[in-house]
Amino acid sequence: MLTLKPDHSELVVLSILADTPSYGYAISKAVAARSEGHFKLAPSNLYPLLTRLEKQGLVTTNWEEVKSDTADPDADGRRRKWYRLSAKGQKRLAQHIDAYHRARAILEAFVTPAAEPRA
Amino acid sequence: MLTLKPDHSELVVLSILADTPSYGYAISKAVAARSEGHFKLAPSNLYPLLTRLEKQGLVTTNWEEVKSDTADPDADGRRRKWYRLSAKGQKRLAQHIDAYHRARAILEAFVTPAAEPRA
DNA sequence: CATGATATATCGATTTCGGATATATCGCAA
DNA sequence: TTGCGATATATCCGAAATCGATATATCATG
Repeated sequence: MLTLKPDHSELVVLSILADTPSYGYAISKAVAARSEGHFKLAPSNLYPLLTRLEKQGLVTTNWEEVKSDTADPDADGRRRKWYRLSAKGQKRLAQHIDAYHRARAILEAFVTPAAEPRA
Repeated sequence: MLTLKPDHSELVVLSILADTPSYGYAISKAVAARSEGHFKLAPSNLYPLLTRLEKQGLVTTNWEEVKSDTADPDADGRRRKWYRLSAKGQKRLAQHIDAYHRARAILEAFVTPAAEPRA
């Protein structure tokens, strides 16, 4: 039995991370860019999702300090939490893509206005 | 801004009703049939959904007694609640189909493994 | 007479979604 | 220099959808 409502946000984030490691804010921008502005991942959706991905071992993470040109060496710069797709995450992404394709095939029967043969 | 997670159940039910008026149990069977058994609409999903559709004026309803060949004239037969797509429901269905097509177009950029031009 | 199919419906737990809010830094322009 | 928008991460909460389980009752078949 297929779930016809896959977690699109998870698919989308994993897809972004499949290209290159990234961090939250950049991910949200990449999603907006790749969808040509049609899909927006709000912080309230993105960060809990990223935490879930981390807990499930689909991504690995590490913190990085953002260096500023004029920054005082002692100053705490902004921190970025980087996310990298794990092997497990790659498998999950493949599963998402497969599930999407199958769901799409099924839904075609419902979005095509009643042109099926009268068997 | 598109919602990338359209209510597939609603689209599916409206799509079934676009063909012909029907009732709950028959709708769930029709969904299973048209999806070749891949999509199952459980009663706990279907009936609250139908109630919502009715409240929103997307469908009109009426009860019908199911006559049995051997039934005592006084016996209460099973009751069917028929649902018919309203003009408003037809518009909603068209909106769902349009939203689905647009969401599908957007998601293509995410399910295609990183083969985009390096602009 | 018992079982499975027909037929409708609610309950509660879980998950998801979206808006609002919170904190803090950096870059730029008035 | 001051304030504003962008960068950056994160939580809270209310609304909505989903799912499993349960409930009731009739009909058809063996």
